[in-house]
Amino acid sequence: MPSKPPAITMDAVYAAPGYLFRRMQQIAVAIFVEECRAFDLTPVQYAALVAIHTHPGIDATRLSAVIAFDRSTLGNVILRLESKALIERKPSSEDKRVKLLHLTRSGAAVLRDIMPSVDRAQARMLQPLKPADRKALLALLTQLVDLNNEASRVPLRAEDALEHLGRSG
Amino acid sequence: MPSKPPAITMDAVYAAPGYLFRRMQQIAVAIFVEECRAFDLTPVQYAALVAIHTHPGIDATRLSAVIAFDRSTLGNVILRLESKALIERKPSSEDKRVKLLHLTRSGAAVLRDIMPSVDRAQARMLQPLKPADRKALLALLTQLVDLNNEASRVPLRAEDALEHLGRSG
DNA sequence: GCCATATCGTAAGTATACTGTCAATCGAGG
DNA sequence: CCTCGATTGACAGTATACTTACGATATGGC
Repeated sequence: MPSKPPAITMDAVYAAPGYLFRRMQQIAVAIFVEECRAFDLTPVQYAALVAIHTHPGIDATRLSAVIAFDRSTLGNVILRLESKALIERKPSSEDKRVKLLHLTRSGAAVLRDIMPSVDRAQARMLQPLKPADRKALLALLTQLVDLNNEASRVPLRAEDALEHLGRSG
Repeated sequence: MPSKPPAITMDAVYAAPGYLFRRMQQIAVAIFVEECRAFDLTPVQYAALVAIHTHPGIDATRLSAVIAFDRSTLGNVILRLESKALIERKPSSEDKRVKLLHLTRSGAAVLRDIMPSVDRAQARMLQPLKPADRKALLALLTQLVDLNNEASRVPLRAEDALEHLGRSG
């Protein structure tokens, strides 16, 4: 006799990895925004600032690879950071297509000052778990993200992978 | 002497839970969309369909609590599902503010047919891990999402919590 | 029956996140 | 030198995801 299809229940949704990842991401953003409210920076904007700080004179395309965010999305992020005067865009003298990104003095100050709030936010996300479980979850997640890198629409290409493409900025 | 502040590096970003949650969510969505391309359904739209299937005649506000999605966001999701003729909205005879949600015949068929693709997508997300690690990650994540429920902007209020509010649909 | 309060759907505004496409520009081969 | 293919930034379009607000409606206290 034919096996009957499994019942469609919410429990199946609640237990699905994709659903849990989504919920956790929403929680993480909520916590980040709450802790960093005073700085008016979103998680993505913060990551972009760090990357520009680490790679002064990087261009938008490379920045998108370094933080694994979509290039089009990043365009708007850069626009907002620029309108808040946290970064500057200067045309490259070597390649007229490229606009090089640098932190402004104000951007560097914000980045320096926001660090404690960011650390507090990151800690709060894992707070409910026992310390050993936090380590275990982080290790598994790091592993999984790395192994799934190519499944992402915008795979991470860390600094190393970009060096051979480097143009002097 | 004063301790100097830790260097600001991308490695700190890459290791931050918030960054990993975001990356994993992006990967999960990419895999879901790829596996379910034939059905033209996003993860959120799928979750909404399941919830409406499980709770025929639910209203938008309650639906948002059952799947823990923002009410305003859900408004647009419902609009798209309706324009694809997967669900119907009917005014309640008891409360003129409320519009009750039901699957159409077509919506029920899509939900039935998409299940294998959804299962494949969910499996693919964890595929790179060893089976024991998959279980461990899911368990930790389930625990963390549950314990952080109230930190979310839209905490999950599962079916049970809604029953005492129930109005006959 | 009236009024303060709450709820429902909806909308405007902001911010990711992705798909395409396009013009300008660059680099390489012939 | 010139054309071809690739790259860069920009834009339009779709879909979450959240905030605040507002009108219509319900409800509880009186």
